Order: sequence, then C-alpha cells, then structure tokens
Amino acid sequence: MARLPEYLRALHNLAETGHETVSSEGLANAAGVNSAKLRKDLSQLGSYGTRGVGYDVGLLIDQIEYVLGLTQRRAVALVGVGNLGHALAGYDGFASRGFRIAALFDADQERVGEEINGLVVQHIDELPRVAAEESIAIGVIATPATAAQRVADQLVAVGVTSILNFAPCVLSVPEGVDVRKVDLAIELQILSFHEHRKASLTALPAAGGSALTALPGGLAVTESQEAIGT
Amino acid sequence: MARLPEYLRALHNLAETGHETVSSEGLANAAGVNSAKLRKDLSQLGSYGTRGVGYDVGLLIDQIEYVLGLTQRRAVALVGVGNLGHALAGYDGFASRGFRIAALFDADQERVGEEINGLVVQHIDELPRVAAEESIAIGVIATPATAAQRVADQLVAVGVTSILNFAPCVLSVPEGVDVRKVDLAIELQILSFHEHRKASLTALPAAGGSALTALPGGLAVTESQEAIGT
DNA sequence: CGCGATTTGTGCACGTCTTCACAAGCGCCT
DNA sequence: AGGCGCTTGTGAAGACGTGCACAAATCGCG
Repeated sequence: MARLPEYLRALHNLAETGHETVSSEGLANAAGVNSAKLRKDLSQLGSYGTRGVGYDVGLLIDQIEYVLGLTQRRAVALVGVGNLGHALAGYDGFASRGFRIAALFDADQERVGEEINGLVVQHIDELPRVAAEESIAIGVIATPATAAQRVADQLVAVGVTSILNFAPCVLSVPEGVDVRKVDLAIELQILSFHEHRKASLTALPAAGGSALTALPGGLAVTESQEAIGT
Repeated sequence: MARLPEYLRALHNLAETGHETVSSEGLANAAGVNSAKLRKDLSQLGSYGTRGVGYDVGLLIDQIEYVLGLTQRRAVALVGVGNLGHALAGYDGFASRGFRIAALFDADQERVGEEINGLVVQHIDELPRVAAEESIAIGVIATPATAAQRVADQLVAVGVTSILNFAPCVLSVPEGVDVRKVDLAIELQILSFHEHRKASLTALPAAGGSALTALPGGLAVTESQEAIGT
C-alpha cells in the first residue's frame, strides 16, 4: 500500500519520543488516517499487534521497512541538476530514510564537474559506465520536459526499473518499469480548484450562475482530503 | 477532479503544436489515461465536444482553466527558503501555469534579506502585514517538519485556506482549510516497495519464503500505475 | 439529399477501497 | 483465579472509481 511509508514516518517519530507501543488509534492519528483502515493495512502485512495492548513500535518499523525493501540502502541516480535537481541532491531526507544518491547527471557540459553535497555531476553519457559499476534501481528525473523522455529511455536501457519523474510530461516506458510522477504545478492547481470551489460556494450559496459556473452537480469534490500524499 | 490539471497540460502542448481539435483518444494518450475516463471527466465539466470531430482545444483550455480557478493569477506565499524552498522560489513552472509567488518567508534571520528571483526573503513575523496588503490564498510550506505546524497555524491565522506541505509531517488545520502533502522520500519509498516486490517475484516465482516474505496474497499491488500524479 | 465513417456521451456492471460495528483475545487488578 | 476494560482483527455494507460497449449525433462525400 501507498500508505505504508506514512505509517513508517509516524512510527519513527513515536520511537524517538520514547513510545514502545502504539494503539491503532494513536498511530492512525499520527499518520492522519482512519484507525480501521490502518488496522486493515497492518493486518495485510501479517503483522501481529497484541489485543488489549497495541503494536510494538520497533517490531512494526522493522516489518514495514522490510516490506518496503528498505533493508538494503538503494542507490538512486539523479538526472538533471537544475534548480530542482540541486535541491534534491542536497535534500537530506533521502539519506535519512533509506536511500543513497549514488550519482548526479546532466546533459549540460556547463554543469558537469560541479560538486554538490560531495558528489560530482557527470555527463549523462557516463550513465552506462556508472550503472555497470553499481546497480542502480531507481532513477530520478529532474530535467525539463523536453529531455525527460530521452532520459527515461536511457535509464531504462541501463536497467533502471523505477523512475520518479518531476518533469511535467507523461513518460512511456516498457512494461515492468514503474513510473511515479510529481508535478509541483499540478499540486498548486488542485489547490486552486478547491479555492475556486470554496469561493463559488460562499458567493452564491444556491443561486445558479452562468452555464460554466453551474458544475452540474456531478463535480462534488471529496470533502476534507486533508494530508494525503500523492 | 485531480486529473484536470494533467489534461490542461496536455492541451497546452497540443495547442502549441498547432492542433485545433483533439479526439478523446488522442487527449487521453497525451495525458496517460483511459479515453472513457477522460470523456466522463470532461462530460462532468459540462463541456461540449462535437461528435464525429472531437474537442476544440482552445475552448477546452478556457473551460478547464475556469473550473480550476486559474483565470485569476493566484498569489502564493512560500515559507521556508532552505534547500527545497530555494528551488521552489526559482521554479518557473509556477509562473507559467497561473501562479505568482508573492512573498518569501523564513524564520532564520540569516536568510532574511536574501534576494531570490527578484523577491526578498522576509521574516515570518512579517506575514500578517504582507497578507494584509494583498490577498494570499495559497501557502507553501518548505520548512523542516518541526516548524511546519507552527507555520501552518500562522498561515491559517492570516486567512490562507489552501496549503501545500513539503514537510514530512501531518498538519492539523481547521475545517475548510485544504492541505495537500508532497513528501519526496515517500515517493521513493513507494518505488522501493515496487522494486522489492518485483525482486521477490522473480527470485522465488511460486515458492513461499519466510513468513515475512509471504505477503499473504492480499498485498497485490495495482499493476502499472504509470504516470499518475499525486 | 442520403449514407457511412467517426467520435462523443452514458448506462451498466464489476472490482476496489472505505467505514462501521462487533466478536475474539489479551493483560491487569482485585 | 476470575472478571473487566481495552484493543486488535475482520465480516459486511456501502460508496466510489473504472472500463466496456453501444446509442446518438455530427461531418464529409458522392
């Protein structure tokens, strides 16, 4: 499930604050989900909480980390060292949560050779050589949209089977390769949509405006989708 | 719907390449979704495509932009000018897609006064004054997790009703305030999960491993969730 | 003017996800 | 040792999203 990482983060928080066990209710609150949903998710894991007590925090962390495949520190290749790529390369949240940025690439010779956070930016053509030296399973694309598909193809060619794409475009990849997309502008647009909806509702509580304002009733949006990641 | 922004991006692409009309099939491909799904989404909009021809690209763009509330250029306040905040402040994808970064804030006096992309970083205590001068509807939080909740409270206090949260923590906000969360590490962990699953499947096609490896059948993950944002 | 090719809009069925509610189990206290 | 309160795990019902398949509508061409 896509919620497991959120549980994991909440569990780490709890562990740091000295909790040894958590109830499903407590963990659900910390992760921002329903307690029944959490219990069902955890039961699918085969994880055993003890009734009347709750879940063992440390044990649960181990289990979730195992299922997520975080027992091995996965090597990540980051392509595109522009504005966003720079930030990603320097983001310590990756290192602290089971990932290691193994190499930085860019197509711009201007940027090749630059050192970021102890890593030297290499030219994208070096990708096959680097991939041969250490197994890279995950690629992060932080290039402009025009370059993204080409980079994706190159990543796939050297055996990368999971891609995190920050470029605003859809990637076509062969079957078996997973792509997740994060588009910052889209996130804002979704918020803007909610803003617009809220404004319409307060301005004209029941009156039908123009044909465009109407939103024929089908567009009722899910209430309070608070704190849901991707 | 959360897919509207994706359609919009695809439509802009099509418009730039000279297309006047699109079939649902064509647009669906460009946006990476099923054509039936796209038609259903668009019909909810009340948008009229013409049968036998397709959709008018320009008209559809206008309609979607209206529904998303992009006819007005919304002012965004960005709080936290660290590694990620820097990148966000410099990201031109915001400006080009209907948003204007109106102000930058940070709690660190060290960073106050710094100029990024033509904007001067102000201290977070200035937030009420700035918010009084121009209406800010959307706030972006790019602070460490420890500061995120406090910042969120401050944003809500000055009337912000939509928050985009990059900090790895859940925010509690009053009803009527929308929060969207983007956690970069979680995205990677989800990919790692798929990697782990793929590796387990190829390594032991039918053999049951340890109790932990078992994944009692219920954990079948959605196949090919390619190119889905958020 | 009529016909065929094409494409939208949608009814229907299916599978998934979510939530409630409750039985089963565990520990603690007396 | 027994009972009581608390918590997990899960069955069932309902909401929701998805995709197929087809009728209705429109355009172009002869």
